[in-house]
Amino acid sequence: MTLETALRRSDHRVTRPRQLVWDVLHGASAHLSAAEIVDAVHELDPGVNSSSVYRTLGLFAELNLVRESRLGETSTWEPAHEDAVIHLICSECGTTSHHDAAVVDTLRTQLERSGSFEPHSIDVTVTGRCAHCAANS
Amino acid sequence: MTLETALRRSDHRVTRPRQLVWDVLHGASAHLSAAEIVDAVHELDPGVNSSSVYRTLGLFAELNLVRESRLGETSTWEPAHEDAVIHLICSECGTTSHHDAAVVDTLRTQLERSGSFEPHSIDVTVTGRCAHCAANS
DNA sequence: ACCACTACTGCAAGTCGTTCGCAATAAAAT
DNA sequence: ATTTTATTGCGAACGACTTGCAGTAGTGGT
Repeated sequence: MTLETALRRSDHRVTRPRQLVWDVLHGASAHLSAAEIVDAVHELDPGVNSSSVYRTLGLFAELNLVRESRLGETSTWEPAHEDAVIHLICSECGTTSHHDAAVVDTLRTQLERSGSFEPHSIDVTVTGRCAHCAANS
Repeated sequence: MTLETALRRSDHRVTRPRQLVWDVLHGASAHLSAAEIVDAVHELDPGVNSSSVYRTLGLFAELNLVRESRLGETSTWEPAHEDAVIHLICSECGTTSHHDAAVVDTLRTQLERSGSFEPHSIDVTVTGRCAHCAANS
């Protein structure tokens, strides 16, 4: 889906800050912190104010265009994705990566069957050491 | 383990703020936010400064006496526990509860075998609706 | 029980990331 | 083009947490 259709559908205007934030998020390989997004946007256009970036992230989150994860020290943002996903955070180099795992679905089913809790979103965060850092030590 | 032995062992002093924070954490049923801990401590002794509470939480975390979880909007604190545990956050009433599940161990084993990531801590957060709120609606 | 040492505290000021109010600007409907 | 009003940039405000510092109070030695 393009940004334009997503915004138009929800009766919002397509503006420069919103386009830039969208581009930055989709151009990034990893999760980005708010500060990183602000910096990246400023590299494309220093004239965009950081409060607009914050407002944009808030709007995108409301529209489910992005996903905010409060994982490590700071919260990070990434384009929305439906899939059950496990976040792997390397405590040495700080990068966050994804990992698919059926475990998440298993857990969801277990909880649903148990009747004690109706699961909505499931977030699995693993801290540890990535293969890259493990190799360089 | 008592607070006293834990502190003495690591060459720290047993002081009033530390005792009160410890008491509050162990007296609480749920996870507490920093602000809630400050309030609870103030109820026991209004003279304790909030910066001492923050310093104490930091120290306890270093000594692995407490565990900080960055789950929902704010980070919460609870006495340290070894067990693999799943956090269930009810988005209606806001309470956080624990849920044991073998899934966590399964995941750990899977990751270890895969060789792509050395897991350290695993955090599973489920948002949804608790049985209590589901019943009252 | 007292003293000496210094870790720890309370206080107030400072920092940092994020939000807010408002006048100016620029999407988009007519 | 013109009008409407959502959105912006700006700066001030905010809240949570941290820090520097002088005074206080644990703790180990006597």
